[in-house]
Amino acid sequence: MTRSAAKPARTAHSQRGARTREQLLDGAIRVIAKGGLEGFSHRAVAKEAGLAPALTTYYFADKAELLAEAFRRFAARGAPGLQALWGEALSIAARLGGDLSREQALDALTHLAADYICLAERPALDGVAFELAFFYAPRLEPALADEVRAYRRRLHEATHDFCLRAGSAAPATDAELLVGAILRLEFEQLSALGPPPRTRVEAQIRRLLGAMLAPEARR
Amino acid sequence: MTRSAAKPARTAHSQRGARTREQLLDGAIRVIAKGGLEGFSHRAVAKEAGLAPALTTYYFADKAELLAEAFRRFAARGAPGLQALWGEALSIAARLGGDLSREQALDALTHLAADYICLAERPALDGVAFELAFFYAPRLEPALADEVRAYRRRLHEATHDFCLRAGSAAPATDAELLVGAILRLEFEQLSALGPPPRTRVEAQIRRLLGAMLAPEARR
DNA sequence: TACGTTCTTGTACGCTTGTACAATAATCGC
DNA sequence: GCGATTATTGTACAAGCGTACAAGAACGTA
Repeated sequence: MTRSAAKPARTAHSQRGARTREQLLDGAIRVIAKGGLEGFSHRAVAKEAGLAPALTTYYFADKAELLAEAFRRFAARGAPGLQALWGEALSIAARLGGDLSREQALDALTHLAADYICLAERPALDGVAFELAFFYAPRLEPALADEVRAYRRRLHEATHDFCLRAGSAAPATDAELLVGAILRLEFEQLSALGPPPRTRVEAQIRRLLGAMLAPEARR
Repeated sequence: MTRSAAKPARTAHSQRGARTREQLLDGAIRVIAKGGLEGFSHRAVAKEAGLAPALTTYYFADKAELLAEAFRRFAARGAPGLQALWGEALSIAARLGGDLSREQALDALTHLAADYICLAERPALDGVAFELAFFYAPRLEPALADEVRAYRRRLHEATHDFCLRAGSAAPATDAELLVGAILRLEFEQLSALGPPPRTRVEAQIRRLLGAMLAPEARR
């Protein structure tokens, strides 16, 4: 038995195995959320999951595969934060010509986004840490690049829908600016430099949205 | 001789010593620029500097101290890129009411920023990699937080000056958005996800600047 | 019950890491 | 020139890493 072909088993497991596999992946996500890529190791993942250290090598061929699968799981869970945010934002934008004036909509949207950025409970922030780790990770693990690209495209599309509905004249550009600004503000929050004060967050978001919304309510 | 007090020498070196110390710090900067915090180790730094491996422990008490000193050196060198960019931008903005129309200034500024982001030769990009590594680093090395904060403040102030001169109604907010967008675009460039196409870069920068510049040229 | 598969565990290897330290070389004040 | 300080080198060690693997436990099925 040579090294490469000796262990083809890791893809076929039935139920019981699949469960501990998922526990390992969740452990991996938590590990990266807490300590970034620095602390990411087989042993740390297994310990975080409360399982025996050697299990990671049973279910994943590589450290790289463990990393990639963990990201796949994270992304599939729905990137819950941002997508939900734009869902709510869409319903506000839909009322733009109706019971909401431009100014009221701007207030509501700014408030919504600032809540998301500032009050997001730990898991959400950890999620961002995870994502940023993966923004870095492709440099180490090129196989991840495609996954990360697809994930970001999904975020962008959700935002793009909102920008369109809100009457943006350049929805693609505005969507990139919005996603970028939100990620950056969240990033600042967990970079140990101290979170940005809410007034600053609101000012930046409002400025972007204000430039985007048509000057007089239309549509 | 106990371990802690045994080596107080690392701060007093005269000339010859100071030189190799700097070589080590430059090596550290290059190492991080190339491989991020992942590849940052005593041995890697010494090798990059072309010096004996044990020298790092002679000049720096800790790996953390080596990291902090390297950042200090990097920041002191002047964050050359962004500050120079805003220097040029300022001189364009100064001509805003004079020989340049609003549209011409917008073109020139967009072009300037896009050049900086897209055509920046490797060292500049590496610089950003370094900075981003340090955006992460405070989580590992809390002592770095203050240094990083001060560095970012300097960048912000240079940008703020420009926004003021350009007639922004909210210069502080606009400065943050501008710095953020530029860093993010550069980040994208070296994240192994492929650089953003120049049209996208220009669209985002122009959108921000367009929202900032007073609608009719004034001042 | 017994067998073969799947899962789990403990342990081991070679490698790199941060750090320490003794030995040597270079330099400067006198 | 000589002695002391400073600088450099090679080597050593414990700890953690990725990975491998043999032995045992748990399970589905005949």
